[in-house]
Amino acid sequence: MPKKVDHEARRREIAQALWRIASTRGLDGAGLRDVAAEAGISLGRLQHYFRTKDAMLAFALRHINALADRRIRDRIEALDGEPTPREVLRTCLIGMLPLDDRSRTGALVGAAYFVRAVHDADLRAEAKNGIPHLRDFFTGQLRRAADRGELPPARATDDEAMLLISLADGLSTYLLLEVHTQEQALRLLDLHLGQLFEGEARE
Amino acid sequence: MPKKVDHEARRREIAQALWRIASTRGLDGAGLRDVAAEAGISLGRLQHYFRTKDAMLAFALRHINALADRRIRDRIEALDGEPTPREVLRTCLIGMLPLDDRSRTGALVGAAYFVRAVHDADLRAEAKNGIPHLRDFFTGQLRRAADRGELPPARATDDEAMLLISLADGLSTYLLLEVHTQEQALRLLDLHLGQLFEGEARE
DNA sequence: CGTTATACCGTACGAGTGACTTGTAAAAGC
DNA sequence: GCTTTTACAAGTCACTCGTACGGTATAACG
Repeated sequence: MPKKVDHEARRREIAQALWRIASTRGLDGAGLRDVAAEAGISLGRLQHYFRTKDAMLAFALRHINALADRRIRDRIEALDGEPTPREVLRTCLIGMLPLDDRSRTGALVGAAYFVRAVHDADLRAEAKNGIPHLRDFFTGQLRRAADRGELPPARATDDEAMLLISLADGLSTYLLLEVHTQEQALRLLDLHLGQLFEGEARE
Repeated sequence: MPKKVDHEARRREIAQALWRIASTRGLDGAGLRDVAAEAGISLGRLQHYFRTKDAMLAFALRHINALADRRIRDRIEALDGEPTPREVLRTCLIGMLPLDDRSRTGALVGAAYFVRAVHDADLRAEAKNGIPHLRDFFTGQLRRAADRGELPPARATDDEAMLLISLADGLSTYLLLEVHTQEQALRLLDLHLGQLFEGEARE
């Protein structure tokens, strides 16, 4: 057989080309020829690594989610010393917002997939399967905060966690639409966090 | 000239056909021929009322926004007696969520436009031009609540209003993705409203 | 050596796209 | 009653789409 090729690496390169297009022209504006051209390869080569467009789309979605996950994880681990639960939550939420080029591209691609997911059960399952895990992580941080006396125990609930996640999603939407500036989005996030964590000693 | 035709009415019929397709297959899955077939008319007739696809899309967006606006307005006016600001806000926020067929269709169509708006400056301007007005209405209700002693005056701000709107948007997204059930979404909304309006007599 | 599986490239197909043009019927205005 | 304008239908245009397929070069394996 000819030169040994790292299929996974090739696929990642193609996925990145797809993101570049999807984040500027949308997913439906990303034809196979466009992706191939953006990746600097031939259409035939692209088809060699992804037999169908759906396969390419599915791979690219899973990969970009994994990257976002890793990015946020890194930021949390980069926090100095022993971060408070509130700091961890804030870092995580900010990581979910489209504030720099990478996360903005991720959010744009995510938005493009979102519309497809609404009508596609498989994609919908893929898109939402990480949410419960994220919610549990948030709830855990809230509990930790309650244990440290930084949060009323009655507020360390799954509902409060989902409220935070839902808010981050809404803020992301309005950031992409340029309804909010980055400063506004951060201010709104901190406003909610402030209300959540206020009244520490009550109850 | 032949029979006098109500152009506006024809356009509304076509727009409704577009929504039906966009809410099930997405906006990019709505070709002119599909819309014409769904509306039960010929392609030629559709093109007689909308010279370009963009014109059709723009009309349909403006129209569905107007319908949603009217729907929420009606619900607020249907409240018994003199509703409290909190009741008005809650009614308005619930009206923004995809909880019944009509509002779900509206949200699906809105989501389809959202992806386009991210990449299209004109559409983006159209999509976000109603937000400041909505925010002002919300802020006004918050001020009214503060005057009535139902809300700490420090919380009657534009930021709190935008927080509510952003949250409604996030909840809508997760409702469409079926991450939240309707009950969960309402519970989360009331949770946030509860936190906002609590501690009425302070300050 | 030859065989064979792999890694491509180029091209072509059939279906579908939006925009445009032509054709036709009908009714309002002079 | 003839003209003109409107309301459609049907067909055509050039183009893009995802997919399929034939061909060729390469290098590991027997």
